[in-house]
Amino acid sequence: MSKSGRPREFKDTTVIDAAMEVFWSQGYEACSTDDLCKETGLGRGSLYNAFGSKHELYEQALIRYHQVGIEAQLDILHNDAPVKERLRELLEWEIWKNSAAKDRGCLIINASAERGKSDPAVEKIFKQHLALLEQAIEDAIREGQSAGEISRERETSELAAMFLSCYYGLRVIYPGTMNRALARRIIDGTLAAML
Amino acid sequence: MSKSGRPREFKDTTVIDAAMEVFWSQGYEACSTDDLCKETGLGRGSLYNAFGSKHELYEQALIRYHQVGIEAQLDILHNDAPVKERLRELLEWEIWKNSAAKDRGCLIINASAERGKSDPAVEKIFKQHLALLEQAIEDAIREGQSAGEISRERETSELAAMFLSCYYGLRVIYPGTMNRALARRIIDGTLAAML
DNA sequence: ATAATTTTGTACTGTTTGTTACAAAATCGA
DNA sequence: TCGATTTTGTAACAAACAGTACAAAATTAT
Repeated sequence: MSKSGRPREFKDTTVIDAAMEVFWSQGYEACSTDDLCKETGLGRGSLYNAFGSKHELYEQALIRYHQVGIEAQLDILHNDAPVKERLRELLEWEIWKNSAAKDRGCLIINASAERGKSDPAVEKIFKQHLALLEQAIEDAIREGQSAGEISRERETSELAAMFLSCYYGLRVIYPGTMNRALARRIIDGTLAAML
Repeated sequence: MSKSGRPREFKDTTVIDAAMEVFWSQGYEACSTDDLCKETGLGRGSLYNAFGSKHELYEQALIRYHQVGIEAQLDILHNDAPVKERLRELLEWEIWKNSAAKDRGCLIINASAERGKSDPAVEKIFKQHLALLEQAIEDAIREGQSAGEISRERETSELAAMFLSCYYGLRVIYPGTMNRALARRIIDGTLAAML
């Protein structure tokens, strides 16, 4: 393993996190490589040497956002609280808790809306994120049905799909309006719909 | 009223429709004024003389999309079919019927995701569109409750909020994945949730 | 006809874009 | 200490950007 050469003056993950913030706040097209240099603290030389291009850095930022986010959401869904409380916590997570997210929405959803049709990397991450979430929600709901917390008369996969869609809708509607009362109604209405 | 001068060689609405297509397919930042000239058929002179700036044309396109879209959706909700069928039709509208929309999603949602935090015009239209839709959905659900089609035990506004969120979620998830089976589950699950 | 007015097409403006070139700086193995 | 190797900062790049200037063209009113 080669070891020579001048050592890097930064940690990759900190730079990716900083870049993530920029893409999250401005979107892909609206942010310039200058913005990225300023916010990451790197010069153009370092940035291009380490990441290759604006788009590759974008991909890394999306992947990191996906990984961190999925872990947090699965943690909530794998709680030991009653299933319905876990589901409520999930709905409330990005809205009240995660102050980084609440007014800018979900980076992956934003990315899909801005570039989903033309950027295969975005499409892939969006699908992956969604599929993992759907599976975990379905598992939780099945558990809730077994425990008698959630209606047994409706199909698990249908309940999961409905909940997932409400969740994604909320993550578009709340950042778009910042209407807390509406968000409250959505959350309560969604949970009530599980019986 | 003044009437002199060389007459315009285009109809405003046709140009706005063409511009709408461009913004819809590419997003605001990703499309150039050159793209707009090409797709509308106007030269730069005409375009800037008639619309002032890229952003003003964008606003007009959003407003037009909003008006046309709201009308179509309210038409569905004011049907004479049973309420549940109207709601199903609404959910299915952009997904199966409206071939212009199905793979690129809703322009207003996309605009909100791309520019909602930094563009007051986008924010305003998003809120307006959503509020009109929410009201119409709530009215329809109340009607359904009176007719005994929809559960009377749940609050109308909560049911409406839940439905609205499912609807918006679907309009993000389907274009992002093009997964028909999942869309089917979301639609069926959402309608089943109204009892 | 001609003056007034508006639209149209084209050439042009100064910036900003993403990316590259490259020399100086900092490390390692010899 | 001396190459070898990698990172860093700066300068530069052509292309693309949104917007403007302006003269030619097309109309109406007189």
